[in-house]
Amino acid sequence: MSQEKTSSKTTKSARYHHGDLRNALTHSARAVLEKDGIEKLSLRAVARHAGVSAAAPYHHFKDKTAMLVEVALKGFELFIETLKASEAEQSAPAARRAALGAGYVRFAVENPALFQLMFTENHELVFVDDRVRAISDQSYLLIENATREMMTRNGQPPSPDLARHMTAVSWATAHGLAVLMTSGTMNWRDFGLGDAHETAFALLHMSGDGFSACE
Amino acid sequence: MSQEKTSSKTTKSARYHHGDLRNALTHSARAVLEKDGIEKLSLRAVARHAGVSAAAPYHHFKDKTAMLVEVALKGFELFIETLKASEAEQSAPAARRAALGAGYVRFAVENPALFQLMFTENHELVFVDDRVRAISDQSYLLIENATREMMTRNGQPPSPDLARHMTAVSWATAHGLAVLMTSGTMNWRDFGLGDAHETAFALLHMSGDGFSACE
DNA sequence: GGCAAATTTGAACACTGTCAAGATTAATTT
DNA sequence: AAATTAATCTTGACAGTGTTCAAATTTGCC
Repeated sequence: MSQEKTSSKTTKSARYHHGDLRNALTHSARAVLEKDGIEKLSLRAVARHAGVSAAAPYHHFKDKTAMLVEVALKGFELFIETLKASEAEQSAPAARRAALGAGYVRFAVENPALFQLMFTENHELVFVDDRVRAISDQSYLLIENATREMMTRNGQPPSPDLARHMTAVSWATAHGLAVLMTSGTMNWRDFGLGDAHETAFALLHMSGDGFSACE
Repeated sequence: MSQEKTSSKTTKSARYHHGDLRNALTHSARAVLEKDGIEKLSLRAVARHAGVSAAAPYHHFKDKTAMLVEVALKGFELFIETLKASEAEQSAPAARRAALGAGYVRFAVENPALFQLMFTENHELVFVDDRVRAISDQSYLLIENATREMMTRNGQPPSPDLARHMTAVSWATAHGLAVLMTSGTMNWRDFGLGDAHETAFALLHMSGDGFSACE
């Protein structure tokens, strides 16, 4: 039906057994996701985009979810890169924690559909595959470290319990900002704090200072 | 939460004009939502539950989304009630703000599918219907007031800008906790702070004190 | 070359949201 | 009261989805 312009990637894909369909499918899924959003991301649409029949993916993935897990895993790698890069822009502990959260928001803003797939997709993916849980834990550790270092006073780190509790707060605030800002629910543009990244940084920095303005 | 009139339950549909189908449908939607979760909430399943054909709802709602808007509106009413009740359990401003956020989490824990429908449902509902936006703003004002009163020192309220910024933080933290705790992503049970409501209260109270532990 | 294993396909099934035409009932007018 | 109009509900259909399965292809291996 459709044309077979196999100039997509590897040269050995001139055969019509499509050498590397598994990879091609995750790439197509990513493409469909960015172009049409998560609600249009159907298995059939992905197969169509890869120029293959609707049943073909089932020889490489158990079901649709297993395929999305692969996309989510790639997403988490990019997510962690973004977090690290954003955190590295600052040096002071408090600023590093705020920057980490701002990176959280930046990723969500720059890859809204992917973010949705990774987090708000009925939390299916995390439970279905241990690798997702593992790499998700990895990003959690970034937040925990940044929070702990921020709380360290005079070389004294906080108690493990307090560190975990505050990490939960850091995580929840960053995640909440990411969700509410990307979904259009929060009118953050009225804040006069710049773009999404800058706004998140400013807000997280304030929240680190606490509401008491104790300085 | 059972219906009052139109008590044609066990026997098949006696009347063929079902007096009050519009209301029956939103109630059925709520029932299906709580029993089978949001992914099984199809228009046809709701019609089935109401004992009516698949096309019948279209005489009362423009489409599936319009029907879910009605359910979401009822959800927001309950949401606001829960917020107010939880806030009223405390008297000190800082505690009231934390309790408000804890109510946010309590609602999400007690009505996970409804919460999902109201917030993470592709933010469609908020944009499709102004009433959803209006009642959503109403809950925002609760958070803003609680945050402002918490920030008031010596009778001096904070600047409007600062109040809005901190409200965003309060909202984001509560929302993030609600999402992460109900989705099973955050291991809050390891915190040793009690049930979900108590855990949220404790975390929000800490976050109000700030990370600097400045007292 | 021949053969078995790995891919890919087409057709089918049970779903979904939605719509157009009739059938049926309630409301309104005469 | 009857007749006509408006509102409601059903049937049947269309396009789309995830998934399975037997058949058709292509590959790698002997």
